[in-house]
Amino acid sequence: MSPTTPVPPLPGRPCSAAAALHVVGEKWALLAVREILYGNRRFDALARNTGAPRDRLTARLRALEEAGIVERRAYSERPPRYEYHLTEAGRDLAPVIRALVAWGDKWAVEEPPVVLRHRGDHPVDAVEYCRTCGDEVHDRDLALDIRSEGWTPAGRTGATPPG
Amino acid sequence: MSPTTPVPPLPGRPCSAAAALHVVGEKWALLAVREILYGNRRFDALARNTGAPRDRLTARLRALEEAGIVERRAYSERPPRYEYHLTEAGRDLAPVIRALVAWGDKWAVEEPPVVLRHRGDHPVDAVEYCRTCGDEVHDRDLALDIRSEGWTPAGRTGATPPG
DNA sequence: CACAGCGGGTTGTGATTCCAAACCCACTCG
DNA sequence: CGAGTGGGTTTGGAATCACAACCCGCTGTG
Repeated sequence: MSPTTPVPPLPGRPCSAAAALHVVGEKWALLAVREILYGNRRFDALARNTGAPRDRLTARLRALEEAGIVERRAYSERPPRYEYHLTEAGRDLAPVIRALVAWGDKWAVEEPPVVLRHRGDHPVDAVEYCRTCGDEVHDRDLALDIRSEGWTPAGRTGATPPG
Repeated sequence: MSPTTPVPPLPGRPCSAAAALHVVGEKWALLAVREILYGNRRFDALARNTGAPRDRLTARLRALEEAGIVERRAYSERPPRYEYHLTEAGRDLAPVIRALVAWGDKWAVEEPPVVLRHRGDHPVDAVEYCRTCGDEVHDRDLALDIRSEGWTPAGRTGATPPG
């Protein structure tokens, strides 16, 4: 279930968000994924639609490929030309992008420049539910269960645990 | 509803995700927000728990303050000392961080280092539902409704629209 | 008082990354 | 032949990042 390149030990609290950002947190990475989700697969389209400098885009796409998020497929040899497709891991980034869009719609723009329509019918208005209990998820109902030895919500406890 | 500093026109497709990333996309920004969400409000705790270099953390916190995501509250004068609190906009980043955690749990780590418990009871297992129609949100049911003049899913159309 | 320690930074010095623009190469089209 | 397109690479300079050292105002402690 993990991408090909595992995330090396990071500084700070062990956390999947940090691990995720290590992979997709560099500039332009998520915007490139967004464009591929929108159906744009070619370098030029990605460059134009994200606004990323071409060299940065090249670097990001290579890194995303190595991380198992995009796949490069040749659609022509001579000259060699590639399309960028998302892997399952890449498609799984859609909720992250939707969450960013939702936040941006509310806090960073005046009018949403893009609206997601649900079944061509109505603008999607997503809420999170807990599949286990069936109730809506509210921040106040969530508590941290930290599984990493030597860590608490407040930070790192004593020294290294007894070996 | 928008933060104090509006996002300037960005290159590329007008998109709330891009606008959001302009504000919280720099390194360490979201991890700092994560720590404040976890209840850590002091510089030292943020530095230790994120692993961010202190100068970078200072820069991020200032930028987040200016963007209206964190608030600095003095808890001592002489020497001046501050706690960092989230504004409503900051608290609204929780779903973004949860989405990153969910992705990281699945694709970037072996075992989740942190599990969110729902009502102290069970691990939260979030799914998105559409508040309007009550059905679960699947990517395949979503279509783009682009409101920006001169843009389509594939990219920018002709030139600037007639003024 | 001297000295240690902590919280919250600031400064200095390099290493990386980022950006814009230019360039290049293989091909296609007129 | 010349212009255009797709997919980059190169170049030179700006911004960001990282790590360590330093500083300042306090609070102990002896």
